Amino acid sequence: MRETDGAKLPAAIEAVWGLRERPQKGPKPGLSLERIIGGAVAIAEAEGIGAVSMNRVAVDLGVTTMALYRYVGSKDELLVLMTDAAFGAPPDLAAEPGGWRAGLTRWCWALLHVQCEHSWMLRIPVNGYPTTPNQLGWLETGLASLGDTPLDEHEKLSVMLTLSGFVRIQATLASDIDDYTRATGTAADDAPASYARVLEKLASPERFPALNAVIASGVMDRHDEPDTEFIFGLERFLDGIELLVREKS
Amino acid sequence: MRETDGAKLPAAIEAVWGLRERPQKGPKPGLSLERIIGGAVAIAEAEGIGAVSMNRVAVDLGVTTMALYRYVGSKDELLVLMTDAAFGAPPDLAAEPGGWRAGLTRWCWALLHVQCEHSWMLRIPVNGYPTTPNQLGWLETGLASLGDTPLDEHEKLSVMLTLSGFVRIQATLASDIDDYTRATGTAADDAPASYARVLEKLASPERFPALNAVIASGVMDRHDEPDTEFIFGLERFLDGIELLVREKS
DNA sequence: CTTTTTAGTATAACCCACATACAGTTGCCT
DNA sequence: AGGCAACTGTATGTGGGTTATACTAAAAAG
Repeated sequence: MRETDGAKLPAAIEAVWGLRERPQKGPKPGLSLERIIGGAVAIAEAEGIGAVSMNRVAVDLGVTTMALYRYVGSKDELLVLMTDAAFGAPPDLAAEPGGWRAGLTRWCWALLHVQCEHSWMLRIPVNGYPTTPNQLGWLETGLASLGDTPLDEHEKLSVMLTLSGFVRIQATLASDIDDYTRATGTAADDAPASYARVLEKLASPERFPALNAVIASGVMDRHDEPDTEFIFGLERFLDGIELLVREKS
Repeated sequence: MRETDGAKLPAAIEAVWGLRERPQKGPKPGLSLERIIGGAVAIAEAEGIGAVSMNRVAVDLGVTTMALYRYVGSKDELLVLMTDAAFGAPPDLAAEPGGWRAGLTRWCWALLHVQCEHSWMLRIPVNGYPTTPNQLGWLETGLASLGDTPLDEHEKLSVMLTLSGFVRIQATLASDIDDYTRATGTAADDAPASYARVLEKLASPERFPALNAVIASGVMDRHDEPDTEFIFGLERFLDGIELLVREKS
């Protein structure tokens, strides 16, 4: 032992950062971390995260289950790497014109799209701080687009964490609706309406007056743009940021 | 069959709403849905959600595993009911003075506290729309505190969904930090600092300039109030709502 | 007293993550 | 050359998980 590593990271995470030297000895590996991640992601895309088991991934790659553990410390580690792979490279916001608000707006939409496209990743619980290249890449571009503002570093970080949380919640909500419609067989557009019918049965007007007012207003029966909620929440939050930016200017 | 039920709900969910008639025949039940939920919650509180298995719950109640399935359709159903039980009754906001903003602030803090107190519920994925009594109760009181505002029903609902999502994310973040410190053995206060050390090693200044600026600023090394982030995000969002409210007045 | 409905049991099928021991392969060092 | 050391993938097994199915015993209804 030469020196302490400070805080230890899982070996596979260091591997995706390219911090891992190739061992010289031993037989040539027929497998690779990339192939494992790719195989696992393929299963998740096709059949959902529930279909991803170590055994299944191994069979698809033509190896035994335990072979995977030469590259990955645990299934949880693999899930983190799958998520990172699915995120992919962040969008290049510098190329686009417009101030910080336009940049962040684009950033949020891009994040929403990625998460909706690969909605299996929303079912993977967040394990803690981000430590993988693409995740940090997204954070980086978001922070960068706040570079011109008078916000201090702490505020910038808070903005990005709150925004990414907001987007994740919205994506999860959309994905839940998707599952719900798939499970009940209702058309996707009518999901809120059929939910409204359920609520009417459960929530008595005496105990739930405000909720009943919402139902009675019919907003859940009208089909509007699916992104209305997202836009509303996003604009409110950005308005709040803009207020602070102006105060500090 | 007499009539269609419209949308079908799991039997156990109807049971907690009190929509279930008692059957007359058969032996007297020694078990009850309440006891099962209570037992499961007790395990989760003491040892985390990972310790909750059908077998474990059954053993604690002195019955066999399969006995639980007379009351609960699946483990997922039980998890939903556990969550509802942990939420408990929503706070009474009408008792407090102040406008909608004070009410929502109190609502958010209360929600944060509940979720941090029973952080195991943050590890249970949200299954879709809320359908349980306490969850709808929280939504109800939140909506009610927006009653005086000129927002339309759709906007009110959007505000509440966004807010509850925001609080959940913040609570999850706090819980993740907790797990992280427990796992690495570092003091709770130094978790962000030790994370900063990891980032310094991974994120090169060339590729991650903005991120490095944050690290270099030392904001992650200073211990500040743990709720700073929460307050910041909350105030920004509420500022955004307030702007809209004034516009519509 | 018989029939019907229900509560809890017993058993087992099937899947899962992962530990451990092993066999075969490759390069390094002497 | 030859042995050592390191490494890759395999084989097998353990202990856990959810839940289907078939059952026994109990209670009420006719």
